[in-house]
Amino acid sequence: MNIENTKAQMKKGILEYCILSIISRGEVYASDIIEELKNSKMIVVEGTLYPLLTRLKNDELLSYQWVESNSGPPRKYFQLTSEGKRILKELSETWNELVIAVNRTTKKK
Amino acid sequence: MNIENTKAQMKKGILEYCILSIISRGEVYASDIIEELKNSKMIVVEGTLYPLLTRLKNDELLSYQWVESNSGPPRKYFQLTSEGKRILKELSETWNELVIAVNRTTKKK
DNA sequence: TTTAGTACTTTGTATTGCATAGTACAATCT
DNA sequence: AGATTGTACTATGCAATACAAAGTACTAAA
Repeated sequence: MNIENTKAQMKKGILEYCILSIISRGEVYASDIIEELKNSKMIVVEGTLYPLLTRLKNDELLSYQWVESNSGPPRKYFQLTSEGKRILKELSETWNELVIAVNRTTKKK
Repeated sequence: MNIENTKAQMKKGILEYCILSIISRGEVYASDIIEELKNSKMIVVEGTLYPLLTRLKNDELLSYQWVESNSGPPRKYFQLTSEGKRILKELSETWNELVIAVNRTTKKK
């Protein structure tokens, strides 16, 4: 029984929602996303984020364009597609339902 | 992008917490657990529950004894060990932290 | 030119929810 | 008594994803 592993398992499925939310507030690139997640005590590593962004792009929830950086290599800036916005709303409901279900199961208010 | 798959992913890591909570309220067997989860809109199937109960038993969070049933095959009744109670408390905190982190990330209150 | 920092890509692993197939026990039906 | 049905549990394989690690590529500074 390893609590760190459980934390990782608990994150599965939830990170999509978090990342779509962050992007919905305006164009960002990967390091922005990692920074915002860290600020919210949601630690996610590159090996998770990049494949996830790729999946979301392949599912047509995201689009991106390359933007020259003035202090390093070019960056991929992401935005939500209209499909991405629709799914984000759905994920929001799904998350809320999950919280309610878990709190009911565990009898927390 | 399949919302049902996302729901399954979101459940990962959380079911332990739910199941330990249910058992903490008194001895139950597997069908009791499935019923309580269903009542809380937390659908879990046998193929998930039994291996999970076995894992928790192997991790020494649960103990069980066989009890004759008066209307069918014998049943395995589970209780929390003291380690199980300790971990349940830890999982409760972990869950609460996750909810806070997600809601902060998604800017929900 | 080399080094360091930044950004992204790729791949393999571990874990777990789900689906499915099966075994076993007890009660009821034929 | 044997067959069927319902209940309870076991075992296995698959899909998906977070993480770790290795690598490529671009830019600026040394």
